[in-house]
Amino acid sequence: MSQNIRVRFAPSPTGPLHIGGVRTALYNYLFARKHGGSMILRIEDTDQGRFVPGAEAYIIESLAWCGIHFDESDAVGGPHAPYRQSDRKALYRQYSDQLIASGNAYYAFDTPEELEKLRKTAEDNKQTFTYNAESRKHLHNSLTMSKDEVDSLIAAEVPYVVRFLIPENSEVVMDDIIRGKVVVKSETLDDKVLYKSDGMPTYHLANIVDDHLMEISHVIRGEEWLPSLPLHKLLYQAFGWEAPQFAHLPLLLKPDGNGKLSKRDGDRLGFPVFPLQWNDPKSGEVSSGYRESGYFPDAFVNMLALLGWNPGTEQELFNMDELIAAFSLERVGKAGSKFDPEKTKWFNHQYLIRKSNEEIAGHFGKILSKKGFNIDLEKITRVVSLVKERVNFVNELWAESYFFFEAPQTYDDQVIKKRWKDDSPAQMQSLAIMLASLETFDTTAIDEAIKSWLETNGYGMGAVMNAMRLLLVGASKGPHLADIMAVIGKEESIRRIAAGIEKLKI
RNA sequence: GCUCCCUUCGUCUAGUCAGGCCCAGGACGCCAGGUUUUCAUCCUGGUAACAGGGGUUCGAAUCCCCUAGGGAGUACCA
Repeated sequence: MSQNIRVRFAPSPTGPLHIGGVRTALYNYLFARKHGGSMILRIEDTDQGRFVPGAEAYIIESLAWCGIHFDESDAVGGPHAPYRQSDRKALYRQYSDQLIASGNAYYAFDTPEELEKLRKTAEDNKQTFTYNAESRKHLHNSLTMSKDEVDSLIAAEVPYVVRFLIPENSEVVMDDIIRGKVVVKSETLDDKVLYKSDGMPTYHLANIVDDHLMEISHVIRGEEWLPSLPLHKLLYQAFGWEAPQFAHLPLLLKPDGNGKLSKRDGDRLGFPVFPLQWNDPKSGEVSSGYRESGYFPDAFVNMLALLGWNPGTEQELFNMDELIAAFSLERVGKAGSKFDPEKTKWFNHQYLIRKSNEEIAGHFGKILSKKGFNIDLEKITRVVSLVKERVNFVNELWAESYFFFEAPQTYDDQVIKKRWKDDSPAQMQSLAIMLASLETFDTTAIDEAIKSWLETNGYGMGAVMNAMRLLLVGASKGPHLADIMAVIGKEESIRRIAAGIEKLKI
């Protein structure tokens, strides 16, 4: 692999990119970076009927969020511009003509309605209609008509398509980096349309022409394309071009049952299937995204990278540079992977606890502001340091730390029953008086003071601390009590104790 | 239906190319115990798999064959 490595990610802007597509882009990116090659973004919008406004921008934004950037694309330009197939429309015609001239393709005048009817009839007889070596002999095409007939139909502007002529009785031998050698008999293939009656090429033609023109060295794409590989291979042969190397990635499967992960699965099962939230311009439907759900892009990317690929070591946490260094197509598995939302949360947790308290505090501060709290970063940072190990997401921080910012409004009934005894009010009263006398109010000072106070009075640590926790937090949870008190301060601590004693009387 | 691809714990996977180091290792989840003033974290332990059947071999998760199951494709969509 010493030649120039050039890979492309070639999405169709027909909707949002789901995580399977993101993974394909990621593997392309890792492969390109690993080998010092180029990553190209090509927009495959040859289907005029399926264009969805905003989809292209969504794809680019999603990938940028993941840290995947392109060396050549419509936005950044490049030596093979344009990078959008609709902008390259004029280019494909000559290649279609070339194939007709060389006898590798032919004109077909069958209307969609006629073909639909043939398919129906075949289906009724439990068969499948295919446009192939057998059936093309009886259909309306330049193989069955005289040259004059064909010319006059074209002159009369009768709509037609160009179909690829699959060679008879030959074997197509392909080599896939992930799957190895694959052999298919040509008679099982059908004469695919290369050029549509609307003047646009189909995916098959455009893809081969562009990959060749853009000097793509490796085509890394989803397994759903594997059945098209024989056609693509034949197309390269017909043009007399050297084909790139292929790698067909295993599919991402739904967590429950079988089948490939689809857009619908996410909201059905309660996890995002899209990197970013997507608001469908046509249906108005909103699909959740990883970004909006609170996932860190690096955690998301890490999770995705390990879904179908593994380094062969026991390392699980990789930043982008480490992924690039470790990645290889040879270590991509062959079988589809069921997506596991639980492990994805675990990845986010790992990233969250490894990020600095300051960084997390910055994110959490925004949530606090929205709730109307104006807290200085230093305090938030301290709170974060005390609770971040308890959560998977920044947006879960509030539930674990609200008591640092506001006094409890309710007190957990279960805890009251268990921890609030007859002598608790008096004990708490006395404890509050002791705390009020402290000059230094930091964790160590508080701990020491309480310890000696307990000893002097002969109280048990468990009973006292749990009752106090009830007053300060309102529930049986949270970090070390002295830490909480140190953060909220002496006055607030004493105030909460007094208020709690009052409220629990009733 | 036809073509192609795939098959190790519930899930992600190591091991398969170069058969013995694997009565199968790691991670997530789950369960139990420990630490702890609470909850959580954390620590320790446990649970659980070579799809089935034939062969080849002294020896097979690994090689060969068959069966079963799953998936993808089968458009003037990509």
